[in-house]
Amino acid sequence: MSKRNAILETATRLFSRNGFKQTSMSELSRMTGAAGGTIFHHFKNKEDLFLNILKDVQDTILSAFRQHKETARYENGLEMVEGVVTFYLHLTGVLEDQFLLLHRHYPYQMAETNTVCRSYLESVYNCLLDIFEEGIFIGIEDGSVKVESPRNTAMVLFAMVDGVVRLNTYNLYHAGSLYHDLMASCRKILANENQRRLINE
Amino acid sequence: MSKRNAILETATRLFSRNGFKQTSMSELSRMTGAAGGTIFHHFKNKEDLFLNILKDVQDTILSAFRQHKETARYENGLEMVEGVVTFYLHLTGVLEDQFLLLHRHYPYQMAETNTVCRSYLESVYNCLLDIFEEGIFIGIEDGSVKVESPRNTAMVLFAMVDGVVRLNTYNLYHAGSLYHDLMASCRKILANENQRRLINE
DNA sequence: ATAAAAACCGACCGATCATTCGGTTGGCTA
DNA sequence: TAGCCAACCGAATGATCGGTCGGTTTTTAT
Repeated sequence: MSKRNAILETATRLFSRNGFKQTSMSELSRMTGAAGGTIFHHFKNKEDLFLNILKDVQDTILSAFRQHKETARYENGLEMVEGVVTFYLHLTGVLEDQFLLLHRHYPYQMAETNTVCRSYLESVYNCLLDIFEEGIFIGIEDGSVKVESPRNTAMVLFAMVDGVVRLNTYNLYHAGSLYHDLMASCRKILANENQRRLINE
Repeated sequence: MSKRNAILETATRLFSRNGFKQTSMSELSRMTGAAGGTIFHHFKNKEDLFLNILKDVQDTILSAFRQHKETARYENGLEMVEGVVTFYLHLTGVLEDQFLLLHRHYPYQMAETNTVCRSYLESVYNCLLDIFEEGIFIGIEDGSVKVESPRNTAMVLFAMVDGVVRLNTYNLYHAGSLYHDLMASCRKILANENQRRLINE
């Protein structure tokens, strides 16, 4: 692997697990085997390195959801949202470091002054919320979903799913066994009870 | 105000808004008017200062919920949980810095090696989950709530409410208008539909 | 084969960091 | 009034930090 990729990969792990400030360039140099000067040959400074990583995170997550949207097929809107939630939980496991980075405060602090950083974060969150919202819209049309405000419900839903992921990373509780209850809560928030009653009767 | 209290107060703000590592003792010294040596007279090192602050956070939050529990009265369990959620949202506004500190990664990282830190965090989360769970239990008894697992539902509920608070602090969206939809989602997750149908009929 | 370009190296730099320490102050007690 | 102790001060310290720079090696293009 090229030194540049090794630096990006290791820095992603260090930044997400230990934080931006807590990660030193000398530590990164030692772990990658790249000399100090090599890192600054590829990235003009520490912040630029961080931005490159954030861009990779954005690309990875966006393309993962794009692909999921193309391949997955669902019976109705409610099942689509459920499928997206399941896929999100799956992704947070596969791309653990990337999502951990998004759960840190540093990117959002940087986004307050750095518009590039802000655009990366916004496009990730817009992508996630849009795909939730789309499922809700479809569900309203086909009658499987009934909510007051699709966008706001998408945000609450996302907050819930992401909140459970965070609970897991904090290591205070074993939140891994929450999958069943999380999905049940999703259905209760979204499901059109009238339709369910019609089916049951 | 004593220098010690000024240090604690300012450090709480700096640690929560800028992070542990990003906060320098010289900055703290400058902002409080206390000499460098004075800080280390009251706290044996930076980590000890942080632990003192976390203890204050724990005391403040625990006593706030204890008082809320003693004064608030509700018709049934469902309304109690709704009241707790509303009070939680209220607290995150009043004690902004304290909750921001709990939303950072540093305390949880420190908790992995420092048992004192871990016990502070555990008692805060146990308190919050217990009060959610209690409302659910009461609601199951009086028929206003119907869920599969009270403890797990309490965790999902907490993850949702706390997730919305986080969305707010990230400043990417104006999540302040989410209150109505958040409460609606709470009710949908908890409410015993059979009872509601009985009342309607 | 050769020259230009890109990747890489590691010693070095100034700034900043948490922490120390010898000394001063001011209020309380005996 | 004498003596004590906690509160307070700020210059000094050694370690570590992000970043630079002149030079060497490797890759690429002709």
